Amino acid sequence: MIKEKRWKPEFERELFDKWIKSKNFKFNPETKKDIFTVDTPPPTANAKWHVGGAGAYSFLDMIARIQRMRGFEVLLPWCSDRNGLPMEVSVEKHHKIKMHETPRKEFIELTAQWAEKIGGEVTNIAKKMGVVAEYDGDFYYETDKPYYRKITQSTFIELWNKGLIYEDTKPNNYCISCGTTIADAEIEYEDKSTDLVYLNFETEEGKKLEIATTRPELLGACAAILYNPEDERYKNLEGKKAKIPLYNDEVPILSHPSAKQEFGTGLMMLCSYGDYNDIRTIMELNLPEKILIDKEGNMSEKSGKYNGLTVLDARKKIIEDLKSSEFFVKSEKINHRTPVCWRCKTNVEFVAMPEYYLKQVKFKESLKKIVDKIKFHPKEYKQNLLDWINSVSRDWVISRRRYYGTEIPVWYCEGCKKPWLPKPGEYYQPWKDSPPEYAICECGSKEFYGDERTFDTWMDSSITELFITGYKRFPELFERSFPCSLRNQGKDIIRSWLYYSLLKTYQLLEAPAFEHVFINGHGVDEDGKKMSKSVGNIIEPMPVLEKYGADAFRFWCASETSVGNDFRYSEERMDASQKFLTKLWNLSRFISMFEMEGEDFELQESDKWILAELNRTIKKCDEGYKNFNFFIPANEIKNFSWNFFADHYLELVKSRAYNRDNFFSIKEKNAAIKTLRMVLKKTLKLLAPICPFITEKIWLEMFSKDSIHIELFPQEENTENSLLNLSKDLIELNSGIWKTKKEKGMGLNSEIKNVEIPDELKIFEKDLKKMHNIIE
RNA sequence: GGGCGAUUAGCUCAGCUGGUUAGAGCGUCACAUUGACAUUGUGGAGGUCACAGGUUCGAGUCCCGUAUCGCCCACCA
Repeated sequence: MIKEKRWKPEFERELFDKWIKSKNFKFNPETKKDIFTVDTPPPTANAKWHVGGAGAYSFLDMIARIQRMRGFEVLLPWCSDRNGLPMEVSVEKHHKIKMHETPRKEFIELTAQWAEKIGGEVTNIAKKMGVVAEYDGDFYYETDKPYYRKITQSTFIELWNKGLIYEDTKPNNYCISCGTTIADAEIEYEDKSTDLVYLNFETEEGKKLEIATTRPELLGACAAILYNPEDERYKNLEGKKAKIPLYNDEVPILSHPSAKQEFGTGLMMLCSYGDYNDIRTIMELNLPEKILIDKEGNMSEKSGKYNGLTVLDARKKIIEDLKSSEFFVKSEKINHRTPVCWRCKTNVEFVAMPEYYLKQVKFKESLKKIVDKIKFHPKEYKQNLLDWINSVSRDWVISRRRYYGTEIPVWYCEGCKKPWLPKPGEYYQPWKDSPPEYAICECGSKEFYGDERTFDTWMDSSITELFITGYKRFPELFERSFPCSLRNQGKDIIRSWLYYSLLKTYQLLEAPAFEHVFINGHGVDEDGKKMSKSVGNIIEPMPVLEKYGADAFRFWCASETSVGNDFRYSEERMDASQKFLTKLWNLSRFISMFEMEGEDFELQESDKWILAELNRTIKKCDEGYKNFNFFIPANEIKNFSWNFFADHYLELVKSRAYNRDNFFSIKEKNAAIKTLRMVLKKTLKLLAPICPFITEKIWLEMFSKDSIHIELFPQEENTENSLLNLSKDLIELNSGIWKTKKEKGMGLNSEIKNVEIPDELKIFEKDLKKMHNIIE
């Protein structure tokens, strides 16, 4: 019998400790069961979760638990992403230093220390939420550790050996603030207001040509003037030359479809490099490039008097200069979709640096076929990924000019400069170490110098599913567990984490990386706005968890919104979750008061009715869980246990269970108690993945010494489903009698006469009479 | 410009392959209730299911537009 009058979140801690100590939830690679692997998204060490972010991780735990109940050996790894830009940026901020001005070794040490210091917060939240994952052992990993980085490097070496890597110096996205080239997937677009400046260029004959540009500071880098081939206004200019304002250089006037007639004056200034289109067109037309912006993002000597200014300052200055010149016509404010670095939101420039590239353009079609083999939840996001794949138009730049990342494992011959790669399987740091002893260049030389660059963080992140399934670590396990069963992630990193994982896995293994991809929405605040630091509307999970407990929080996550939608935080709905737990607790407490007298029982029609309702609920929950849709089971269970089981069945058989006046036989009484307990037992199992604590607590009090979480999911059974047709009538009859009593000012337990029980409900007559105290 | 999704009670959302008077939670109003329920129960009010057409015996549910919002993609300098 349950003694505690109320479910208290404080019970959770003890239960969690027990789970962690138990062997039941630790992944056993030697298992005979089928393996289900979950690719936990590695939280960045400096991550701050809001309730939405935390909620996403509680889903992982729900998935792990339901799959265990389905008989799988489940691997839910735990991990921390500590590589690359996010960490470095946070160290630069904290220590108020610049990475490129700090000795590499010192910077690396600071970053490693920083990662240790701040790493634990999200893990504490996960534990508080009841997430039982691999917090230690072979399936706990940190992406900056040698055991992880060496796998990243191995994949690089293998891809190199397949001929998929090359080095090239071509203009690419360059973040001035981060001091490195970045990939297309690391670019975001922001609408920024900017000046569209109209200027007069001049033809050789002195004829004025009005041209609009948003990048006047690049006048000196102008390579040509373009007009659209269809544009009648400018056809006469073909082959002529134009003189650039302020710089006086002459450039050709050419026709090209990338110039749009409708924009500005229809004449376009082509510079190296104002945007990605400029890059493509200049390469296509084989025009000379003039680079006016240096690596620090300042104007170079070639820009003349603007040398040393930042891009934005140079723009201001040159607009002033133009305004006081004869060339200026007018300027207007326009909204310009500006590419910015997704980490630091700095405007991206286009600079040519020698970088390593991984081929991806030629894999687009194969990848689309691979995507077809993966099940998406919800399926809409598949299109999202396909859109991105379709938009890929150049290879992935994978080298970064940063310090705290996985080193590119390449040395170069001092003599002939040829690159040399070591064998895969070790962790290499070419910037400080000599190559292995067996290193020898094709030319016979043994003198090498190391590459100083690191990888794009996504090179590390895109192998998480390989790492956890045991790639290059546990060959037998890998054989059994690849492809990874499930990737769960946010929609904002479809183009990066998901795409790159699929790309690399396909290149290495020619197989899809995952069976299922589960995309969850963003956390939004009560007004539906995305939670973000800058808006200041972050709701932290810890206080919420302290107040309501993990189960209420998890139930809220599950019941709040359907798969893939954003979920918004609401205090009211958290209260509602908590009320449901209270209801469940009291329901259980009540049922726990009854004991059967002996073993004999004889099920009555009302018992069979609730069993049929239970069966229907099991079926619905099963369908929801199969699709990793927790919204369905959460709401079905709540509806069933509250509106059917507690409100109607329990009321119906209460008297029979007490049987104080021996109105019923022992067998009839026992049947009520038996049914109450059986329905509760299965309901608890249904709810266990979503609310692991309260179900466990009740389970241990009432049904078993062993955890509910090692039970199998309830099976559907043969029940008398024709009884389901009576549910509506039964509920209406009860409501009607309650209503009548209410209207007459009677207590619910007072006697009532002249109640006509409809024929089809006569089978419940005995229970009904007792329930409503109906007398003849 | 293209794609995807959304638009259902005051608020947040369910409504699968079209079928009788459109649902839930919260809120609101009224009443009842002290032995499972720091509450619960019952009842009421509240919706021309974004707008305009079409298919059909019959449409939130299918088709075609339009509008608004959100997200993704795209070479508007």
